[in-house]
Amino acid sequence: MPNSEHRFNSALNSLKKERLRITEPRKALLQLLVDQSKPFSAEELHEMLGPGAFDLVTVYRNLEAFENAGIVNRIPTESGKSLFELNAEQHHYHHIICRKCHRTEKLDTCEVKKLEKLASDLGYSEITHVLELYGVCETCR
Amino acid sequence: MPNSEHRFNSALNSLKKERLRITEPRKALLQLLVDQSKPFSAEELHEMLGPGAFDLVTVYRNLEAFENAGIVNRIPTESGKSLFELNAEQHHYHHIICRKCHRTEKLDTCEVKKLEKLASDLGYSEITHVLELYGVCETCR
DNA sequence: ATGTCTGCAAATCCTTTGCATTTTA
DNA sequence: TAAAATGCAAAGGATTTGCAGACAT
Repeated sequence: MPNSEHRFNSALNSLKKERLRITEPRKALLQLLVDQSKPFSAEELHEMLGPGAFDLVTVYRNLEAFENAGIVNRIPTESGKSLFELNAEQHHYHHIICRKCHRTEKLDTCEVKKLEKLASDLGYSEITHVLELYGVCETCR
Repeated sequence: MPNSEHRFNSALNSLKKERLRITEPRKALLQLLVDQSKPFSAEELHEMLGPGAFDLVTVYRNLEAFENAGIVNRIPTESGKSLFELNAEQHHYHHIICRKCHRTEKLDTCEVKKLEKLASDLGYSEITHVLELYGVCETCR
C-alpha cells in the first residue's frame, strides 16, 4: 500500500472542505475503503468494521455523505444492491465481477469517452457512467 | 416500426424454445417491450398495461422469466431500481439517462470490447456488461 | 389432465427516516 | 454550546414468495 496514507488524508481533506465532521465511524470507513481499493456493499463494510462496532445505518449515512462529497462512487449491481468504492479521480477503471463468488478484479482501462462525447452532443451535461462487467471466474467454472 | 412484428414473433419463439407458455400477460408485455424499444421499470410496464389489467407480481415474474430466457436485459440503475429492455442481440447499444426527468436516449455504439477481452484473459467466461450513462438533459438544465 | 401461470396477501431485502442522545468543532 | 453525527426502532420502496384457483398445452 504505497500511497494509501495519502489517499486517506486526501479523503479527510475532502470531508473538511465539505464541512463534514471527522468522526470515528468515518475514519474507520475511509480506512477500509482506502486499504482495499475494491467495491463493497454497505453490509460488507459494516461487517468488516467488526461486530457491533458501528450501526449499519451509520454506514449507510456516511456512504451517502461520502458520495455527495465525491469521495466514493456508488455502483449499482445486477442484484439491485449497491457497491461503494473510493473515487480515484486520477485513475478511472472498471471491474469484472464473478457472478458466483463475487470475486472482483480491476480492469485498468476505460473506453467510454466516445459514448460520453455522443451524450454531450445530445445536450446532456454532468455526465457520469456506470460500467461493470460480469462473468464467471476460473475457479467457479 | 418496421420489424417490430418480427421481433415479437422471435420473442414468442424464444418462449416456446424454453417451454414457457404463451399467456395473455406475456403477450401484452412483449408487445410493449417490442414497440417501445427503450428500458422501463416493472412498475412503468405495469401501468402501461392499463390499470388493473395484470398484477404487478405477474409483471415481475414474467420479466424474470424473460431474462432467464434471454429475451430481455435487466439494467440496474443509480436509484437501485431495475429497468428492463428487449434484448436486441443484433444491435448492442447503451443509453444516456437524464437524472431528473428519466428521459432516455440510445447511444448507438459500444466500446467495451477491449474490456471484455481483458476480462476473458483473466479467465472469466460468460461475460456480460452493464453500461449506462447518466446526465442532465437540455430541458432539465 | 397435468403442470404452469396468475392474483392476492404477506414476507423479505436493502435502504431511508424520526427522534432522543452523544460527539465534534 | 450549537450544529452535526450516532444509535435504535420503525418506516419505506422494490422485489420475492406461498398458496389456492385459473389457464395453456
